[in-house]
Formats: sequence, C-alpha cells, structure tokens
Amino acid sequence: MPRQAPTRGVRGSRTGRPIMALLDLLGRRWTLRILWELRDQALTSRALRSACDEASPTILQTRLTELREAGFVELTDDGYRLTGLGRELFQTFAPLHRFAERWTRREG
Amino acid sequence: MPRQAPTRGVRGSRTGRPIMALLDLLGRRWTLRILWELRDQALTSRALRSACDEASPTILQTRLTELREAGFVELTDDGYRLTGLGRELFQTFAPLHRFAERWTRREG
DNA sequence: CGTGTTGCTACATTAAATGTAGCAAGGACA
DNA sequence: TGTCCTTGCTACATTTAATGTAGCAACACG
Repeated sequence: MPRQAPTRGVRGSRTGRPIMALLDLLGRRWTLRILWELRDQALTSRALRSACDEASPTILQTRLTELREAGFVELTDDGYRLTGLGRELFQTFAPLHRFAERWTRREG
Repeated sequence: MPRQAPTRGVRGSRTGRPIMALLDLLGRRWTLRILWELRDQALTSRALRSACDEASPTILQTRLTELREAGFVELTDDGYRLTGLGRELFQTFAPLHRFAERWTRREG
C-alpha cells in the first residue's frame, strides 16, 4: 500500500483525527523523552542530547523540528524549551511519573 | 522468539528509571495507538489490526507481546483487552484526547 | 469433510534510527 | 586579527525497526 496522507505527520493514520495525529507524533522515538527532559528547564541542543543518553543528533534534530512545527517546543536564547502549549501537553501525561513508579514496584 | 530480556525494554535509557522504561515502551510505534483502541473494548488480533489502519501484523504482535509482558494487556476469550493496570495507564493520558482537539483547532 | 475464524510467524523490502564526523555562525579573549 | 570555544544543525554510511504479503497450525462451525 502506498504512502498516503499528504497531511503531514499523520503517519499511521489516514483518519486525520487529531488524537491519531497526536498519538502518532508522541509515538515517534525520543518525542516523549524530549518533552520529559524539557519539562522544567530549557536545554541547549547538546545538553538535551546528554539528557537523552547521547541519542543521535540526527534524530533529535528531526524530532525537535517536528515538535516546533507542532507548537510544543521553541528555541530561545536559553536553548530549547516547552511553549505554553507544550507545557499543557506535558501536564496531560505528567501523572505517568507516579504511575511508572507503582508499575515497576508491582513487577519487582 | 527472542523477545527482549528481563530488564524490560529499556531501550534508549541506561538509567533504569521507571519513567524512562515507560516512556521508551510508550514511544514505540503503535504502542499508544493499541492502548487507545483497546480503551473501552476487547479486540481480536485482526479487529485490532483493522482499528490500527491495517498495520503490519508483525509489529502489532511484537507490541502486544511487550504490552502483555508489561502487564498492560491480556488475551482473553474475547480477544485482547486492557488489564486493570492497563486501564490505569490509559487514564493517565486519557486527557490527551481533549488536548488533541484544542491543539488541532489552534493550528488548523 | 470444507470453510472460516483465531493467534501468530516467515521473509523480503523499505523506512527509520544510530554513530561518527564535521560545517557555518557567533561569542570570548588575547 | 586569530585561535578557541560553543551553538544549532547536517552528511552519510551502517544498523535496526517497521512494512507488506503470504501463509501456518489450531480450533470451531457446518
């Protein structure tokens, strides 16, 4: 099946439903991690790379571009940081932190 | 099938912090989508595939195995469905739905 | 028996991510 | 001015992950 959807960034969904576009974006490698690392501080591209276990700059740059286009991240004099919208997004899954703790405890 | 090891799926993080393991798992392709599609119904493997835009059975099977090992999904007589833990996880990012609507409105 | 499910796998192809290197632009400083 | 940093960002060859298509074995109906 050919690669459809000229509406950019909605890989894995031809419906165009917002939630699908969002799940698709968040489901790309490093996206969640980047949002997480920027949750309460601005980071330069290299500081972000360090925070992300020295992930490849290629893919970090790709994800940062996507996140900037989506309006979640912006580049300032202090480096990359979440926009107001990005902070809202982060808050919607911030409870994951506590859940993750309980989850790991559960399985030893 | 050499599914990944005891230290569950902590690709992209050497810290072992629970949140990193969770972000890593959720950041794999189709993971969020699967949890989303199972949010309020059990689905057979093929129904799930249809719900996921006919994604490759190979990768769906891989993700389902990971999600079962993580304790978020189980296979019953009715097909795949979220466990109690899986429902808890889903609820932590359920607000994404409303956010996605606002997000698209903003940029569309 | 044939027909139709189910969960799941093989495998060749294609797309995405990784790792390493390095560029151009800008600031500090000597 | 020139050297030395650091910044955001890119090239590119390699490796890994995902896709698409086909099909298996097990089970349930008729």
